Amino acid sequence: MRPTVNDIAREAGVSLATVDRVLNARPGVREKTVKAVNDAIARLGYVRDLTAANLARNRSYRIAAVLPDTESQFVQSLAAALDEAGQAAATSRTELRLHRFPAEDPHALAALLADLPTRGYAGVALMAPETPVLRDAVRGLRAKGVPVVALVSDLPTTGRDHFVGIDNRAAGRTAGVLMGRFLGNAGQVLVLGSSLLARDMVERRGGFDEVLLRDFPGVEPLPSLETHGSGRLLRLAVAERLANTPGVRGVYAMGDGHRALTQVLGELGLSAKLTVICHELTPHSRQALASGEITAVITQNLGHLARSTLRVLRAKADNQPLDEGQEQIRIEIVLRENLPTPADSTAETHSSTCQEPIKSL
Amino acid sequence: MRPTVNDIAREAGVSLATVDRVLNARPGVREKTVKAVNDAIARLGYVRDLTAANLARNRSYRIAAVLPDTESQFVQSLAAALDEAGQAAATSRTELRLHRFPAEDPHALAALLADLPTRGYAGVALMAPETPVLRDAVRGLRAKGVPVVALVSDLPTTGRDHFVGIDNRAAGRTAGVLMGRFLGNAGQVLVLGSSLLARDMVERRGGFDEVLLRDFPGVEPLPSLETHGSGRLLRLAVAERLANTPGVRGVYAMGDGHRALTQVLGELGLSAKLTVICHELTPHSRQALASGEITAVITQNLGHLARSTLRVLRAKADNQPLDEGQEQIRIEIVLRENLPTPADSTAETHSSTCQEPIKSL
DNA sequence: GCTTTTTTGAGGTACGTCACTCAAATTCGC
DNA sequence: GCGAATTTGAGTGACGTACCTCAAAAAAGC
Repeated sequence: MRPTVNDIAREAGVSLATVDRVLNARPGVREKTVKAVNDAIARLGYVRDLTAANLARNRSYRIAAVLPDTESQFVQSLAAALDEAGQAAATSRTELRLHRFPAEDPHALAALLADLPTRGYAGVALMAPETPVLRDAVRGLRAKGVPVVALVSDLPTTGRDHFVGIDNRAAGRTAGVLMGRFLGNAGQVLVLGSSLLARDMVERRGGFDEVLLRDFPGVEPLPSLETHGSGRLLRLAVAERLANTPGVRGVYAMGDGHRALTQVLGELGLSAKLTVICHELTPHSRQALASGEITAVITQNLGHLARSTLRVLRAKADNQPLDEGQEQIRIEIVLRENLPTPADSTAETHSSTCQEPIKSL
Repeated sequence: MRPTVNDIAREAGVSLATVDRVLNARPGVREKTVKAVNDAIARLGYVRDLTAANLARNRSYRIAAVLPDTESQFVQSLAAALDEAGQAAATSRTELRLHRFPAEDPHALAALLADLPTRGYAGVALMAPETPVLRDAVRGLRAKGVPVVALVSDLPTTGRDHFVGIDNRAAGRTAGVLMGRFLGNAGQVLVLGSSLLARDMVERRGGFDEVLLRDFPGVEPLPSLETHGSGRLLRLAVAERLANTPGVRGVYAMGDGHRALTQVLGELGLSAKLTVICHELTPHSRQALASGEITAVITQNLGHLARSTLRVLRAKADNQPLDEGQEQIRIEIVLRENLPTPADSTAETHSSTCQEPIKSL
């Protein structure tokens, strides 16, 4: 039988109340007594029953996820992944609510964030560009005791509690080494990014160039083209650049716009003729990978990302330590050959797992 | 607030006892009343609080993980990952016990398995070669109502409840496409496997050949060398084969023996001169990847594998549905550039995260 | 109608932990 | 060694569910 708090009390020769005070770090216990209790815990190998603890606390965690109202497939997939993780977490007294803000309006975002604490949120997950207004808003939240995690793109200057996402510089390096090897260390590479103001784009570019410079001197990355999330702009810029630089053998797409890219390459008769590496597995990039239009995708598992977000925020809300290992999001390389089946990536299917509540258990 | 059984009773206009009888399918309730209760459940969207239910039942999950007593780094890492997942799960009434069986003795394994149900196990996770004796043992377990999952290498003929691991054929295909592209579609490839009787080895080889045949006709994979887990054998075979076939530009190591491989390549002065692709991230393969002796590693996250194992077995023990998406283990490609930091891969460091039980809530 | 059976209600105890209260015991300052 | 402050003990009532008993109510059989 597993030891319980009562066993600890008996073993330590103190009362249940004292054990409870020690376990929950409540004040009013002498150092010596604390040690006696901890010794008993160690001797018996006591492990607190979290389910009973949560039940007794009857604590619930209301968490806000704040995303831009972009209609990009990536943001949509992320929203779906968060929603699904939220539903799964409902059984462990966690409630997740999605909020959107106008993508180009930092003040609207700040107003939204300022309003959250009054509505009883235990934590906030945020995907947004790093602006001065945002920095103040995040600091305001944290001053009120609401933990904040940055999602996908880090916000180091805001003092956020945690960053949930991949190391974008390492992701860029990974893209670089794949490009270098796939091209056999020769040729020019077109580089596309949505905006060079976004931190993740800058980091990816840095990592990409670092590897090419060091290990693949034969590959020449061209200056980044900014597409600002516009498919039309992307198509025009790519068509022009390709017309003027015949030595291009690869394309590195750091941001979104997979559909516009495959479209313009198709129109130019270049489908599957270039080595195309992009980021984020979405329905389009998946399909383009399967058809050979895209060679490799560097991605992060949005399901893991969403679950990690919830775990981290709950831990922060409780002042608990994190299991850093579990929270690290890996940089995944997806080729046609290891493309996970659609059912896998929870983010991309909206399967409303209509479960029978009665028979369950 | 989530509805509770009391809310159901009020909503349905019956007593708590009746709701309880309906929920737990106890006899003595009229059809009409059952319907009234179920309607109330549907109206309120009641979902049973499994943690409270388990608490009330005083139910806990004792799970056995059965591994060969091989001292290979992979099995050791796996054992460590399972152990760590077991410790983390201890907070949620789950207890994991590791068992080892003599690697070459299927009958000892069968005897071990036969003894488990009598010792109150709620589920078994098993990594073992697929023999007739094992098949019967697994069937015996399942007949006694003990769910069984296959670990790492599938056991389809045994009727196991689930397979936790990667699709090894797809993993072989992934190795194939990397090899083909890295070699620029030219050269011979040495293929090493521990035993061609193991299902995972056969599947990997199949996937590898499939891709080379279809997409990289310039690459010629040589017949597999069997190493039977012996480093000495591996070194001898590799040295001989390399001496006789000067066209070899790549090595595909499907099984273990990373250390022996890098050693013999070093002795032949071929370190970092060949494209070497192997499976499983272990301390050695990680180090060889960092030093450039190994080009790429196809791996699975053992931390995920271990946690998935526990989740699946618990779900099976409760007859609950699985979240297939969460349980699919991805095929990961690791290059030097996206090598996760050691702290990450819980499986690979034996950091006995001497955790303070007190503060850990 | 009556009895017999089936169905329902009311209530209790338990699971392991949390979060209190109030009084008693101990330690501390001086 | 006295009063004040601190520390400890004993106890209680949650949390949501399971599982039990006993009696009351309703339905069924005759």
